[in-house]
Amino acid sequence: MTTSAIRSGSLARRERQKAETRQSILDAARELFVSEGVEATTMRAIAAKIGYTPTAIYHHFQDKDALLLELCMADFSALAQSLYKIGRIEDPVERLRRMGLAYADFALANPSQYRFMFMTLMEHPTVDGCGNAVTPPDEDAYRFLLHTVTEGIDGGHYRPELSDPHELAQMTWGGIHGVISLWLNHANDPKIEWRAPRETVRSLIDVTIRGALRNPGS
Amino acid sequence: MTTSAIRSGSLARRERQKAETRQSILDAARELFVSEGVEATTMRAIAAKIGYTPTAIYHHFQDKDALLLELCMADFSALAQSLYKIGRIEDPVERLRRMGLAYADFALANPSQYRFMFMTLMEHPTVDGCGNAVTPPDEDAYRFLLHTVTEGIDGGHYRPELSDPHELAQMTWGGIHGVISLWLNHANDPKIEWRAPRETVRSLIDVTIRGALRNPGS
DNA sequence: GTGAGTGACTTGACGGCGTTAGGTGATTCT
DNA sequence: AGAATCACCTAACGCCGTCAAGTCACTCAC
Repeated sequence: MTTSAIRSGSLARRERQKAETRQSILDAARELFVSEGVEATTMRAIAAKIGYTPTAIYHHFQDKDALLLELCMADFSALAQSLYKIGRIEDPVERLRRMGLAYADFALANPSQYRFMFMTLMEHPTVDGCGNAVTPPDEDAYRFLLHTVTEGIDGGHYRPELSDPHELAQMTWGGIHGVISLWLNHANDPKIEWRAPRETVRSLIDVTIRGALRNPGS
Repeated sequence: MTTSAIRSGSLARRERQKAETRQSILDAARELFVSEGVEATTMRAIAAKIGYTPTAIYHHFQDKDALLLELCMADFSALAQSLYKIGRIEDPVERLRRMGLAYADFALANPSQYRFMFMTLMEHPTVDGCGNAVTPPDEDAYRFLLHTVTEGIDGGHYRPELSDPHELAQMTWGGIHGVISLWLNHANDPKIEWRAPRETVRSLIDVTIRGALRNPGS
């Protein structure tokens, strides 16, 4: 980027520098947020990490919530992305199984992000600086799950009493989420012999799908 | 309480008064904690509610965490209590189903308590004022679940690959917990058509049990 | 009865938090 | 060269959890 201002106007450079600062704030915030946790990460610590004053952050983000919301939305996109990769599988039941595993893998690979995305109380709707409603793209992932479940229902794969796609989607999503969030929050509890959450999720998916199928294969 | 000191020694009365103050702190804390949330409840607010100074609380509890931990432990007992009532059912599979529903009912009837008990990061082991390890009696409920699951395994009710009681317990617990915690945290999200969590839990239990059984009944 | 002792509770403060009003100074435009 | 912009800083506000030191009603031994 040494040849940055080849022919860009000064104004463009300034905008780019501002964008770089903004990104460095996001990077520092993400790193601290991942390593220290959301609550324990202070605006002062974020600012110190990039050599700025805490108030500088407020020229780029409305407040701490807005900063974390932006990180969160990027994570929602990443999650949706990793689920879309599964989308090419033809059989909606097998696709559901793979989506569940991919979801669990994402959560276990990014536990702090996952905690912030799904394990903190979200007040909807959130509004951005201009007063516009900000809708995190979690709907993308949910709609994708809903689509997969609906295909399975329409294809007659599931038992007749499981005709509500929302209920079926929330069952599967909730089940996986529960195993993972329980483990993330209580894995340190020595009173419980925790099993590896990925294996538990895999078993839960297998059991749930078999129990939901109209004609279980085996 | 006007006839309080009928014949009790002065020392006894003082102890009783201290216990009463302590209990009033617990009551006020519980009420605020339920209505305002854990994070939003301040020591100053708790103290103001009962007409004391914030520092007075520190003569009865080590810190805010200790105060909330005590409330939490009472809730764990209440949960274990409501699960014990199910204990008389003979069939371990049916008992598991009923325990799951009772667990969900408890969580939905006491959402704030549930949030604190299972949806906040717990650092174990916690220590009390004397440096002794405090183990919340959640192990009671978990051991009860484990016992029920083990009975089902030993009785040959479940499929052979589901031979690990811990895994099976964590699957069922996690599944129910997930549906409920997801709903508690995101029910306000207008982008998702949430179904009544109790019905979703019921369906999930039915599906999970059917998928786990060696010989599904229907 | 009285003086010492106890202990529940208060006063006043500390450091840290998120956040803000107002200033500063380099950069950019005219 | 002068004016304007704006990214960033200084200093502070009102919260928070917590604590050291004091107060003072009550209890008890003599």
